[in-house]
Formats: sequence, structure tokens, C-alpha cells
Amino acid sequence: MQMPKPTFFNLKEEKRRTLIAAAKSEFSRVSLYEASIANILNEAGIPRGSFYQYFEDKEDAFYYLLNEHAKERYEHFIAHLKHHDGDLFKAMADMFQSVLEYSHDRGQSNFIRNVVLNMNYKIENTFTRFLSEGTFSNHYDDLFQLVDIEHLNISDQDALYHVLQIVTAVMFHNLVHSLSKELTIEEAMKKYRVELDLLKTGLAKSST
Amino acid sequence: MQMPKPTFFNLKEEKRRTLIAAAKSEFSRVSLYEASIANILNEAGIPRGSFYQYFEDKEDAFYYLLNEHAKERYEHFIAHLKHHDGDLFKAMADMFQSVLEYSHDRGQSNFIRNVVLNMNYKIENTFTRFLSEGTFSNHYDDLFQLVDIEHLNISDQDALYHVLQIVTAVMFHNLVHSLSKELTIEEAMKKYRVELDLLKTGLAKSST
DNA sequence: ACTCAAATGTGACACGGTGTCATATGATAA
DNA sequence: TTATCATATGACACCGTGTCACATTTGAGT
Repeated sequence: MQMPKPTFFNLKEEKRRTLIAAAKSEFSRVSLYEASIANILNEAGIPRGSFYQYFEDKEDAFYYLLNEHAKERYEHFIAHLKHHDGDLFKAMADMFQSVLEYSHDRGQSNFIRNVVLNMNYKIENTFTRFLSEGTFSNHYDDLFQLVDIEHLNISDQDALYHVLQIVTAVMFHNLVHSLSKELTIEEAMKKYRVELDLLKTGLAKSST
Repeated sequence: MQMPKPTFFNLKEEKRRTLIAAAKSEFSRVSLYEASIANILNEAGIPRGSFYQYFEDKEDAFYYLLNEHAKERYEHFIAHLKHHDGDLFKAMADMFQSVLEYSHDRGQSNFIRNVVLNMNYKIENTFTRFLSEGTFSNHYDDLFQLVDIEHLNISDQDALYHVLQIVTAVMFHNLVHSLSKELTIEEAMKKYRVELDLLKTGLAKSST
């Protein structure tokens, strides 16, 4: 995983905050590829050369911000899961709604909205890394132990992996769809709930 | 939908083919954003100004190519569906496998591989437009009439929309995952089949 | 406080890519 | 032939990136 250079973390708190804010502002304006380092420099009031002291390049800064955000999201998810006693579907619905609300909140920056609308494999991975990788091996265990698999249609823990894959794929798909079609939160939730129910009961008729 | 300018279609067959080949070659080398128009010009042997007579920009050329490819894919899918008497899941499995085989075939260009690895909303939409939009209204009917909904867990035709959304979301997710993790076709098919089965029978336990 | 070395800051610059535009060339019809 | 319209061309203005030689600051040792 790419990371800012050590000099970035050696910066004085305030300067680092300013830089982060400027970067977030630029990545809220446009996508990673359209973003211009010059704009970040202007807003942060630092010279060009400095940027490259702290980050490898634009992407480095972007994924640093995204990863920080993803960490928070993950903690939220764990909280939702606990709150619903391990009910994966309820936790996903809450998660979905909270991302939507965050994206619609005009008080917030547009960062997440932009991220979702430009979702790709690398971005999705940044979010789901916490679910699948051993980097946070305690987290890994956390999640796998928190999910109530008694009510899932699986025979072993391994199959939970597939369930998570499906459920996250559908959630991301709905997120992107909702934001790009500019659905209201209610419309988006309705659609997502319908699809979650289909996922739960199965797409095929049970008996014929 | 963005389209090449009329002058592009007025080009002599051969020159157009050369240009298409050059563009495809560049988009096979790298992603849309990394691609350089200069490389296309070099390979096609046309001056810079000409490119802008034919296309609005890089994206225009890219999505033209992609759309042409998506049309073919859609026809394949219809064929798979007919072959399996409307069994959506079998058709999806065939579709999945044929895209994978195409991507692995070293005799082919890397275009599709690159497209899948840089999948985003706009690209996915280019593929699924045929399933959801009225542009090809006859196709729309085609698909919705071809799918055997008798064996699906839905009450009306409208719900088929959600089933398609889910099934395509999971297929795209598996495609990207398979190519980026460099799974063999066998490994990828195995994973996808497991998930398709989960989708069919449902993620939640039916009775407790 | 002084010195030196390592770390950090700085901005001019080389490079490469994009899209445009004035001009050239070709095609067509009267 | 000539007028008109479509197409071709490549030099150019503009913008963004990443680098590098040099400037400045920091901090440890004395």
C-alpha cells in the first residue's frame, strides 16, 4: 500500500492539516484524474517542490485521504453490526444509508460523493481491504466473529467470504447508481432494500 | 451518448480501419487516462489536427470502441440465453467465461482486459445500457422476454430489473476481481459459480 | 554559542500532452 | 473555370508534471 513520505508525518500539525484540507478540497471538486496539484499548492500556500517532499504524486495523496476515510467507515460498520447483533443485512442497510446521508449533506465536502462517482477497483479495494486483508488481523477476526452466521445459508466460516463479496458488490453498485442517477435517499433506500431482500431469500424459486 | 463526428464515418474504409486499429492498440497498452493521442497518431500515421476532425477527444474515441465491443457482447449474451432456454444463471456463467477467455487469449488485443481492470460507472453503463435503456427498445423487449421468469423468485416483470441489477453487479465484480488477482479461468469460474449458487438459493437461511 | 551534517524547503525548468486555429488542399456543383 | 463547402495539416499557446541545483532550517555534539 502506497503511503505519504516520512517528511509528511514530520510536518507540524497545523501545516499538515492545511495541506490535507487543501487536497481534500481539490479532490472534492473533481476526480483524481482531473485534479491539479497546482490547485492544492495554491490553496495550501506551499511551493511546488514541497508537495513532492510529502507525497509520491497525486495518487499518493488521494489514497492517503481515502484510506483515512475508509478506516472511519469500517469502524462505523463494526458499530452497526454490533448494534444489530450480527445481522449482516441490517448492518449493510445502515451503512448504505449513512454513506448516502454523508454524500447528500451539503455541509460536508464533496469528497465521498466524488469518490463514489469515480469508483473503480482500486478505490473499492481501499474500502474493502479491512474486510479481507490480514493487515488488521484483529479486525479480520472481529468482523468474522461479529457476523451472526447462524442465520446465513452457509455451512462454514469460509463461505462467509463469498457472502461478503456479494453483499458488498451489490452495495457499491447501488451507491454508484444512486448518486449518479441522483436518487433521493428514500428512493435509493427503497431500491437497496428490495435487492437486499432478494439476496436474502434467493433469486431462484425455491420449489417448483 | 457521445459519438465520433460525422467526418469519421465519411472516411474511406481503409483509413478508418487503420485509425481504429491504432486507437485500439493504444487503449490496449494503457488505460483511458494514461493513453496518449500522440501514440495513436504515430501508429495511424495521421496528423494531430485530423484526430480532432473525427473525435471530440480521447474519451470519444475510447467509448466508440467500447460501445462497438459491447454491442457484440450483448449479441453473445442473447445467444447464450436462447441456448439455455432463458436460464439467466447459466447464461451469465457462459457470458462470464467467454469474457475471461477473451481476456486471456494472447492472440487478442489487451483492450478488454484493460477495460475490465479500469472498470468504472461509465464503462459499466456502456455495457449494460443495452439491458436497461430504451435505445434498443426491441432489444429491451428481447431480453425481458427471453429470460425465463417462471423459475425466478419474483412476482412481476418489474422485479426482473432488480434481479438483473444484482446478477450483473456480481458478474462485473467477479470479472474485475479475477483479472486483477490473476486467477486462472478455472479458479475464477469456481468462485463465480459458488456465488451464483448463493444468489439463487439465497444468503439467508430459509427456515429456522 | 559555534560548527557541521542531515533534513527540509524552494521555484525555475525541461518535458510532454492537449486542443485550436489559420491556412492549405481537395471535392463538387454550376 | 470558378465558387463553395468539406477536409487536412502542423505550428502554436497553454497547462500540468516531476526534477534538480541551490537555499534554508534543524539539531546534535562540543
